[in-house]
Amino acid sequence: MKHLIAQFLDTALERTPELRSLLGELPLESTVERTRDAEHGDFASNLAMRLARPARRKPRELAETIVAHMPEAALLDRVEIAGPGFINFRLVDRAFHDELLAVLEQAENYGRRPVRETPRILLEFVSANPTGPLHVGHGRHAAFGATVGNLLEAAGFPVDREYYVNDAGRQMDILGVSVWLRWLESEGVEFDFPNAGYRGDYIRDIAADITIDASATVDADTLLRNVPPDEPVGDEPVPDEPVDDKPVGDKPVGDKEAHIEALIGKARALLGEEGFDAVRRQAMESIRDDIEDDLAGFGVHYDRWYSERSLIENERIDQALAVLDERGMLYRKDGATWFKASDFGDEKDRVVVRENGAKTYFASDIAYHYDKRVRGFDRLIDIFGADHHGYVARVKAGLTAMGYAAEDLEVELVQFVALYRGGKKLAMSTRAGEFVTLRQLREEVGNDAARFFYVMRSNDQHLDFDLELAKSRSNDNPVYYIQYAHARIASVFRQLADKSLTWDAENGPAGLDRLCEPEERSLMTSLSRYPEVLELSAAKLAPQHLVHYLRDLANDFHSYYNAHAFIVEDAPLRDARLTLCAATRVVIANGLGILGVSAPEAM
RNA sequence: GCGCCUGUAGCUCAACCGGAUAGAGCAUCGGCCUUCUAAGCCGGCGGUUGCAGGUUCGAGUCCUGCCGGGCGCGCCA
Repeated sequence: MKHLIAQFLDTALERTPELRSLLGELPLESTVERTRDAEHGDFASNLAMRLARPARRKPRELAETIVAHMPEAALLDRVEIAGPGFINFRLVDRAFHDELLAVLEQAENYGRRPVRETPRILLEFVSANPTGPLHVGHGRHAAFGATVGNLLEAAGFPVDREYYVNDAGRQMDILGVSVWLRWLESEGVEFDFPNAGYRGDYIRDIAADITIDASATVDADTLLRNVPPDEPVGDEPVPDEPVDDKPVGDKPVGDKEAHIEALIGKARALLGEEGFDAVRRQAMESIRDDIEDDLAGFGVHYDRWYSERSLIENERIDQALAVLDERGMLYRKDGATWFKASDFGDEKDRVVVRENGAKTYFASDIAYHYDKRVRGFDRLIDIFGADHHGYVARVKAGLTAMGYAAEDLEVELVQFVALYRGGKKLAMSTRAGEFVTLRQLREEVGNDAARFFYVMRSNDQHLDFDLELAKSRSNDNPVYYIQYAHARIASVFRQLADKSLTWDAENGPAGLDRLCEPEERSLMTSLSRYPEVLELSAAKLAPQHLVHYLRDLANDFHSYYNAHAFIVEDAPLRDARLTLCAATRVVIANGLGILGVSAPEAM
């Protein structure tokens, strides 16, 4: 509805060219905001205050000039100047009645913008390494990314969702050797599993599932011959993923990196390059399928699973490096090839090809983002963990060096998730016997609560996820609060049918004048805000605005519900109130839909 | 040391390119079910927006400095 107000202002400025010229590029709609206080009407514009300085006139005086030139409009009830120079607008009730009818007419499309062709957006999120199941941190990325995707789509943008599968590099070797070693164990070979390997139970499951040539078995002595000793990790909890290789104690007696490297060599020798690759690939695919299944169960879907290996196989990495080289952005030093990242805002130059000839992960990443642009995406959005923020500058540097704009890439950082159970922080380790996977979280609190809680806070805010709260079926729980409003409306319509009454929606347009209670006005006002909230959330990639809005909307509805009966004898009044209820149901369902949360008919 | 994020009510958080008296939930205190679901509603209490300056009609919001919290600074991925 903001655009209505902007139109009034526009007309007023048409009539005062001297003010119009001072406006510059400022969109009028951006001067309009919803009022916080009903005393100030429905909308307020700070236009006069914005123009005061360039006009060198007093804000209130300017406001008077603008108001004097305001058009007569049927939907405009009152225009007032208030405070330091705000222009306050109050619309007639009919403006809100019209909006109710628009909600019902557009139904599931209400709030959505028409589809446009550009910019084409590529949204990449989660992209967790396919070396184990997703944990609760990834869950936040998934919920946030999926919701942002929904918001962008609702805003009319063509958006592709992509998961970058890191199926290349050393971690795949470690995965492969971990599976092979678990398989050896199942064949009865006894040895200590390497500390740098993937130690989760899922590795055993994979080992049991895939086919490994029986001739690849060895006895423990052969396995460990010429293999340097492993590095003990003492009493520290054993992580289920390799961590950095800094020495744990003062005098490590072994080297876990050298240890596992030697084991990888053994696997290669025994299985053959092809055989080892088959193990790696089956293990990776098994995990990737599991991740895909987990996410699908969470209502998170992708248009594409993009393989890092494919970047190597289709020579995209070489192409990207060639582009950089042609532009003089690469140089050699100490046997390695470096990219002049520091010329483009990164803190230092970065290696893209190591001394041993291997391309770095960063080279893949540059190539991947290059590839995204080559594929025709204009706007790239990456959702990273906050611990990857060091990556932002260098990836942008890569794009800039290849001739693209740094602004083409937006990186949203998602801060960490801390799990709480009844106010007590959970240790996030498998050792502690507490769950860590997304799947376990979903099973415990349900998809709806998980999706909702994950996006309830701004992504750059640490998230405290309270399991007890998410599970509680009580008034403490904001998910149920909103869903309950929806279910209550559905229930009202069921009651109506039970009483053999019908809602004469056609009676609505004429009878909506009967909606004159303060709660009705308040609810209608909230409903009309929905398109603005969607737009804001999409523009800022900030789902939490929608969450807070839905909470407020549900509150308005519950207040209304408690204050007035809907199914009343007076048929025209009843129809009007039911029209308001029906519109509320539509908006709640649409909003929850964006969040990936269900809108139940009954609770 | 450098870089990014962050600091708002007892707790968890909002506050729409800077806007009017900084708002919610939880906790706490008190009211409302013979009437469409009490998973609800209404009200009370609760604030020097970390500190100090600056910018301006106006600062929680922007700038500078300091203090506290988180994360990151590999020829790993």
